Amino acid sequence: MLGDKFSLKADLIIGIGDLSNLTGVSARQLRYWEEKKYIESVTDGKSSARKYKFEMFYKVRAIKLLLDEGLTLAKAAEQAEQQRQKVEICKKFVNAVFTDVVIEDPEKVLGKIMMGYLDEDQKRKVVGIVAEGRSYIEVQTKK
DNA sequence: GTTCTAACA
DNA sequence: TGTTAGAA
Repeated sequence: MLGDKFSLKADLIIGIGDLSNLTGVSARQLRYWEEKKYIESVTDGKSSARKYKFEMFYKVRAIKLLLDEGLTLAKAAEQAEQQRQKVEICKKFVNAVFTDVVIEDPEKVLGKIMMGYLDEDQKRKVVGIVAEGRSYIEVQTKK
């Protein structure tokens, strides 16, 4: 079984038993969900035992949460996949647009996000402000 | 000991 | 879906 502590590496591979224990979803269900193409496992070719990328943990957990809310498996799986894609789009956006993140209040985890300039002469800077209770985008104009 | 598939009270 | 069975 998976140890009590483990590093959250993106390339972490876990077995069906671990995924089941981690999510509370039975191995039987995991196999069925895969058969229905709701989730997928990686096959190492050597054994027939299923292996899962750690990202699959998030998806299985998302499906289970939606299932517990009363959605059907099909609906839960569909929503979970859409959530995953939305997060994926946000990641792309953050990586592409966020030039730098400045920490202004370590205690409350507040700061500002540098998002580049509006024009070539760099007179209008776009900054994302993350303040207490409110966050917004601001254009700072330099003379 | 774990996971596999297939089948079934 | 859970739980068996026998095999890997």
